[in-house]
Order: sequence, then structure tokens, then C-alpha cells
Amino acid sequence: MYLLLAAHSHGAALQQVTQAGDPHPDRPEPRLISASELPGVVRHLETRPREAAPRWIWHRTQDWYPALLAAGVEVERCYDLSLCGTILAYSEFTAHTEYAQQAEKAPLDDPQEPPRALQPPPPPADQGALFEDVRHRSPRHTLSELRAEYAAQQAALADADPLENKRKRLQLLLAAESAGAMIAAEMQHAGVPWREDLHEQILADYLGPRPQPGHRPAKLEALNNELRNLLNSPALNPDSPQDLMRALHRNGIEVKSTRQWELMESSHPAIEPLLAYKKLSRLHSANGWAWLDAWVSDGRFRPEYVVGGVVSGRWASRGGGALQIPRQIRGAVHAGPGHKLIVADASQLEPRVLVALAQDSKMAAAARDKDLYAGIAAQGFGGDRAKAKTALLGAIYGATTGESGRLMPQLARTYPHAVGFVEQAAREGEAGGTVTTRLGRSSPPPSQSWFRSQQSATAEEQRRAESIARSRGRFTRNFVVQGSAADWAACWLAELRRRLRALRADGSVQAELVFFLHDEVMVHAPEAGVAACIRAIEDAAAAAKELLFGPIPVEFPVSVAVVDSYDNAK
DNA sequence: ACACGAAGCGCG
DNA sequence: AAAGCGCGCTTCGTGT
Repeated sequence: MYLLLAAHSHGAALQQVTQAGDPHPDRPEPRLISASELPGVVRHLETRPREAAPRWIWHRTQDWYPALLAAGVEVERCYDLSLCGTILAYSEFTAHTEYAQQAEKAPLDDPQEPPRALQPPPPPADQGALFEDVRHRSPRHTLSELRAEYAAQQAALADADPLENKRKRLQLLLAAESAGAMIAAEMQHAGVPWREDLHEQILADYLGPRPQPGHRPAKLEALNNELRNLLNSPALNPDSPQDLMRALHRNGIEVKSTRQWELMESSHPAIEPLLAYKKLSRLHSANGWAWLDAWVSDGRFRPEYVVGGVVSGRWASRGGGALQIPRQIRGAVHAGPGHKLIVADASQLEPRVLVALAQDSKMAAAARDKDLYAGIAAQGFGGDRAKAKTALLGAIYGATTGESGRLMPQLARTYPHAVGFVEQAAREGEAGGTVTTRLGRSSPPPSQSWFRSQQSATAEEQRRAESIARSRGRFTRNFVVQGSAADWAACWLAELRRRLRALRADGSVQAELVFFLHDEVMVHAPEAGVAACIRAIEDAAAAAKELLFGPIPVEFPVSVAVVDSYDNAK
């Protein structure tokens, strides 16, 4: 059952449509629903059996779902027109379709609209705010406009290249992306379990008692005084790179930057307290008391996840640095009473994805090992695991210099298929072409200025052009691997969501997904439900592999830790 | 006063 | 150790 939902001046407009996007012959008339009625209507429709559950088609999940969740209503599935439209507009699988060619001229999301980050923060999600919010943001998307957009997207999908399952893969990507949008809203709603008392204890241990606003914590102040003495610079501000650089030079410390790794080359007595200062200063400014006040409430950290925020398909986030929770403070992430945190990550996901993409049977044999790098080390690097890891990551990132660059020929001799695959992606990018992930997400084409830069006259311009081209080659080289890993992770997440919903529905386990980070998930579960959740996580990983690649002999193992506190997960 | 880029560092 | 990829955030410092 496909239901279009559009904002309407007196509430929401709801219309049943066919899968192709035509008004449904049995019930073609739109239905108007007021703001206060909507959660009840949605809840009622969601009580149908899973096979008959509606697929909600809406412009942006972010505009509708948070308020529904706040009203206590979850939905089984949706179709996010904005996210799917972006994929279809750029995918090589649909490049020949009218949709892709029109999308360039009239994108669904007006490029004139300022990025969401520049808009005022949304009002607190409550039922009253639902319509004001939606109507305010997308006044021009009426029911019929959205229906036309949906029909156009379905037509493009139907017209996608059917060879090698490309159409099915793309359809899977659209479903996974839409599921991701729901999961993002649900995780924001749930929040990461966060013990403020433990966080404050960590801050006190590292920094001393909470300072007055605008003052340095005691330990930072002490280190600052020590630095001023050691560097004979009574007014030094170590937070200013320029100021710091001058002070270092005055003391004969000849560094070109004030980065950690460069400072560590020096043995001057001021270096140790300086590095300590930088470490603690970072903790204070990025995840200190101000962060705690701003982002944690009622025992939960609630960041906003931005699905489709990275061109490769990875998620981005907004607010609180959700994807950069430093190890130092992970002890504050703590399960509630009677609960556990289940932290699972896909081991060495990107190299394994490369093996599957390139169908490199020799590397697949190495990947049969639980530790892929150890397997590769045994095959081609005399058992030296560190070397094997450096070489393989260098191939994925496009390293040319240093140890990683030197190891490339050795890696290429041992694994011509895998290395050839990423080399091909790099050459495509250098030539101005696009590359595509396993499920059909394509890299953006180069800008006009990129092509202009390639038409160079002087030798100097030519050198610059080659450097720019190589840089784009590294991007496309990495894109196919990072993006296909994101495809896998999106399917893993969607499959896990479905299994956790089933466990919740039959009343056996009230577990919730609370965090996702590229190749890692966190589930907060009652102790009695831990085993069932672990099975769900592992089954979902196996399902994701099968969905992307079919029955190929490449393993995607997940490592699972059951802990009270996130800092014990690795 | 405010905007914006660079530097630096956190995460995968 | 960083290097080679992808991000977000804070602080400076400069330009308007």
C-alpha cells in the first residue's frame, strides 16, 4: 500500500497511489487530515500486517518522522523522495533516463534554499508544531507535485539498466537509503545513553573542578604557566598557532607547524607539557562541560544524523560531533539498569568490500582469515601484518609516497585483480569520468572549472592540472570502496532494524538501536535479550553480504562486544 | 559586528 | 608515525 503524504494548509493531505505513482483506482480521492489527527491515523494504518503495511511516500523523512516519533508512532517503511531523487539523478544506472537529464534543470530540492545548517533550528517536536514546520519549509510541494515526482522516479527505476541485476541493486539502494532516513530519526529520538555524572567525573580527573565560565580549568592553567616559563614567553597563548610558533622559534625549536607529530620530533623540555596542554585543551573545548550542557539531557545524547550527507553514501552528523566521540569520554556512554550495550563492528570492512568488488580470489582466500591483514601478510609480506595493512590501505587511499607507496608494487604483484580494480577507478576519475558503487550510487561529475583547469597551456599550468587530476583520481579510487562499504552498512542497518522491530513486536525483547558510525552499531538491550540481539546483528550482516554480492566466498565477520560502558568495547 | 578560511585534531 | 580517502567542530585571525 503506497500512501503519499504532503503538507497542506489545514493539515496533511494523504492519497493512496499505485506502485507506479498513479492514483489508486479504488480510492483515488485525497484525504485531508488535521495536525492532531495525523499520529492516530498513521498508527491505525501501521497496525496492518507487515505485507500490507503502508509505504509512506514523503518529500523528506526529517520533516515528518520526528514529530510522529514524538507522538509515539513508528512506521514500518517509507520512500524518501529527496534522498532517492538525488541517487537517481546521478546514478550511472539511470544516466540515460529522462529523469536524470531533467533533474539537472529542475532539482526537487531548490539549490537556492540555504543549507539546513544555516536555517534556524527546528522547534521542539510536538504535535502542534508538526504542520507549521513542514508547511514553512516546503510550501511548493503539493500532493500532485509529489505524486508526479514519485512517478518520474519510478519510471527512471523501471528504465534502469537491467544487466547484472543493476536495476535490482538500485532498487535495493533506494529502499536502504529510505530505511536509513527512518533509522536516523529513530536514533535521534532514542539518543545514546549518557551518564552525565560519569562524564563529569572524567572531566574532573583530567582537568580539575569545573571552572567559572570563560576561565581555564585548573590543570590547563597550570600547564599554561609551566609553558610560559619554559619558553620564556610570559604572555603566551598556546591556543594561537601563530603565537605558539613564534615562541617555539624563539627557543630554537624549528618546526614548520605546531602539529602533534611534528612537535614530537623535538626533545625540548617544553614539548611534553605542550602536548599535554593540547590534549587536555581539546577535551575541554570539544567535549567539556559546555558540550555536556548543550547536548546531553535526560541521560541521552541526541545528535542529528544526516543521511546522504557524504557523497559516498556515508552519513554525516550535525551538532555535538556525534561521529567523533573521543575515546577519552566513551566511559560516559553507559547502559541503563538491567541493560547492556551491544557494540558490533564490521571487521576490516573496506578491504573486504574491495575483495568482493574485484572478485580477487587470491585475496578472498586471505579474507577467509578472521584477521584479513594477517592473511595477506602470510601470503605476500612474510608474515608482517603491519606492512600488509599499510600496503592495502595505501592502495585504497591512493598512497604514492612513504612506506605505503613503496609497498604498492609488491601488493600489485600479489593481487593484480584487487589492485587493478582501484587503479581503474583512479584512471576513470583522472580522465574526468564518474565511478559507481556496488548498488549504483555514482560519484558526482567534475565541475566546469575542473575541465577548464585541464586545458592548460604553460608548463606550470600543466603541472597544476596533472596534480588536480591525480587528486580526483584518489577521490574516485576511494569512492568505489568507501561508497560500496556504505552500501553494505546501509543494508546491514536496515536488516537489523527489521529484526529488532520483530523482536519488539512479539514482546520478547525491547531493544533499541542507539548509535551508528560507518561500520559500527550500538544496541541498547535488556540483559535477557542480549543473545537474540547478537543473533539479529550477525544475521543482518550475512543478509547484507548476500544482498550486495550474492553467494560469493567472501566473509564479512562482525565483532561483537557486550559491555556496560562503551570504553570497554575495544 | 559578522562571515569565512586555515589550522589543528577528533572519528571511521 | 604519517601517508593516501571521507567527514565535524573549535579557535584564531583576517577581511568586510
